Amino acid sequence: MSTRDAPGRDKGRKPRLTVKDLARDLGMSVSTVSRAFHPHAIIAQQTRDLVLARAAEIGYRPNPFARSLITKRTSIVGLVVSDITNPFYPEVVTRLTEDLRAIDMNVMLVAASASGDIDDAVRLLLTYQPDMAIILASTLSSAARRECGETGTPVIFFNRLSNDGNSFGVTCDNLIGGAQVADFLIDRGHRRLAYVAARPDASTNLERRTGFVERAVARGLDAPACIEAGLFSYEAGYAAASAFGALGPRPDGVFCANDILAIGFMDGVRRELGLSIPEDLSVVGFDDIAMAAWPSHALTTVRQPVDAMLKSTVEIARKLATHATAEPFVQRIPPAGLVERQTTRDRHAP
Amino acid sequence: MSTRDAPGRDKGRKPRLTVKDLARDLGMSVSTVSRAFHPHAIIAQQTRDLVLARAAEIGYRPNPFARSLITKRTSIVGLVVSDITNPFYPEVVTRLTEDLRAIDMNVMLVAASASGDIDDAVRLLLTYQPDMAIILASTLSSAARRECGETGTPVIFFNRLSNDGNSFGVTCDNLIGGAQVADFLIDRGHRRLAYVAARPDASTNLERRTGFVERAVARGLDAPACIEAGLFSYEAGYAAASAFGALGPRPDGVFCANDILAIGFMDGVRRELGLSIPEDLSVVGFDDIAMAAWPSHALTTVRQPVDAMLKSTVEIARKLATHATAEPFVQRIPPAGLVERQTTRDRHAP
DNA sequence: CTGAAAGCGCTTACAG
DNA sequence: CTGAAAGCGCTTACAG
Repeated sequence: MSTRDAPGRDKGRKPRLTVKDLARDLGMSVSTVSRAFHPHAIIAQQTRDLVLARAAEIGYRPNPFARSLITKRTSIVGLVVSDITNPFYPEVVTRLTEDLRAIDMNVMLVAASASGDIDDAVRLLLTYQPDMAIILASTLSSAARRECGETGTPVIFFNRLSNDGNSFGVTCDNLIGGAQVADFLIDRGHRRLAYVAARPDASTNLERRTGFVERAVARGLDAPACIEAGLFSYEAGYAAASAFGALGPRPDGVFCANDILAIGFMDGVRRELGLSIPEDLSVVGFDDIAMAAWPSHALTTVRQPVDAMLKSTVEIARKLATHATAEPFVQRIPPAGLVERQTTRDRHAP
Repeated sequence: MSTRDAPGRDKGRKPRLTVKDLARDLGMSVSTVSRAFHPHAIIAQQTRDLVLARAAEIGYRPNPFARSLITKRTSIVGLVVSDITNPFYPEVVTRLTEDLRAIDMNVMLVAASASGDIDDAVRLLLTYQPDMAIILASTLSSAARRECGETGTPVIFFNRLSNDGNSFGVTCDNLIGGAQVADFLIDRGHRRLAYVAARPDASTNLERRTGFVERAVARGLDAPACIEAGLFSYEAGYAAASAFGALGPRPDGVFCANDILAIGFMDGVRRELGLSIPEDLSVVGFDDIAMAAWPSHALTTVRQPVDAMLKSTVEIARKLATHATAEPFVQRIPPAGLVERQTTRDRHAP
């Protein structure tokens, strides 16, 4: 209705307001105006209020690029995700973004799809001088790691163990998780176990496997058979079903490296082998993504302590943002429990 | 093995190399060095090669912030996603990120989870002065839209119709898609149709509905019943099943606003109502996300022309990046076909 | 084709 | 507590 603003007029970018504009408007110096935007700067409360009020009115906000040129801080945290088709990560990315924004950090996401371009992704990210990088679900090549080291960019691995001493890590205790699955299955009368493995270079995969296998052996079972699916994906799980079908005496309890792999595996087992779950075999996953609870899957699984992991990650980020230097550490958080659904059953004689 | 670099020494951020450093190193002026990094700048080829080679050696890269201070361009495109739990979007985000990087644009992702904070997300984004914003799956409030207008930030709506004349839009032709579903079901003998609606303010939802309903009526059927699920989500679909159960004569053909809604609806129908699909009713979705093809769902659905939509979006972005001004337009691309799977069947008398 | 100089928008010692 | 001035790392007319 209003004819006050004529949208579309003057297509180019309007020149943005600067400190100078605001300073002139208020009859103050740029120094004073600038100080109003810094919580720790020394300035009369009254002056600050005046400046901030007027800034809000005319829509001035400091240019973060000009600011970071001087402060050497960008307030950007780079998020590197390589496996975004695993539903576990969209959830994490969303929540991490929100939580980081709450501590005044802004997320720049680089999504690396193939394993090949993750180095490119990291290099691009470093160009923007993020204050820190958070790596989700992907091992960093030593080259990329070195570049982070050279630029002095702190790195936090989320859900992945870092194998150097220079990065932070926040991860579920996957050894415990694997052992819990073994106990769960054995307590319910399973005697022939198997593990469907994902990325062979992923610490999550390796630790879940080790925890599972060692506990099974410790409790007197044969070492579980291992099927190498190769990836954390539905397709890899589906394909693993054939290899499972070719196994000697059929295992009665299968632990898959994560949920999405388990869901693919179950579809493959049902469709390609014509078997029933849990009648013919039990299947357990890891993560407890939302999908695992859907009646169509009803997957028994180990719940990741996502809340605690996020909290810890954001806490590290906060520390890194304030004190420039901190001693790297790795934090392992126990799983949040094993959720029993319909893909497992008790196999003790009735 | 090597002892050359001592990682961990000197924890703070190392001072980054600047043009000055490189210029001194090469015995040239900063102007010349700077020009070497601009493809269109006038500089001797030999000089350029020299500079770039040396830069690569010592690891110099221009500081994009300092650069954008002058050029007024950031090479950042802001991606606003509100519905990242819909698996359709992670795929799109990944591919968009890659394609945009191929034209030298860098993606800054802001994920808005609740509908409330999308304005905050946009405001934050604008602080970083993106060269443009791409909005996925969410209506922008008029306030946010105005801010984009004020800062002169071009906006591209992906998979959503913009309702002003100032933004670009790339969308599937959802009217055609809806009509195709009606034809498909009617051709296979369905006589009582229903539509499960999602967000009432989403153009995708509205157009799919209109296309579906109008075609059904045009072909002589009663107007399809509409169930308001309210959101594009599994949970909304699941909940809609109860409303469906309360419907008068039970519809035999149901079109859900998208795949994830359809999958939730089917789980609800099976579990809460004890009905079978496709025996008791047929269900059709929209999107053709990867999950729709899984045997556990085997959903008949309309395939979005994602390739064409991405191509078109990136082309717009490319134009915006080069010519500052362009006349906004909306592009509608026909669906990429209806994929028949196991959730529909022919209901003509045998 | 190259260099000296001004300036992008901000912050921060340094005086007052 | 406030202001004038220098400078962050770059680009780009302007001379030569």
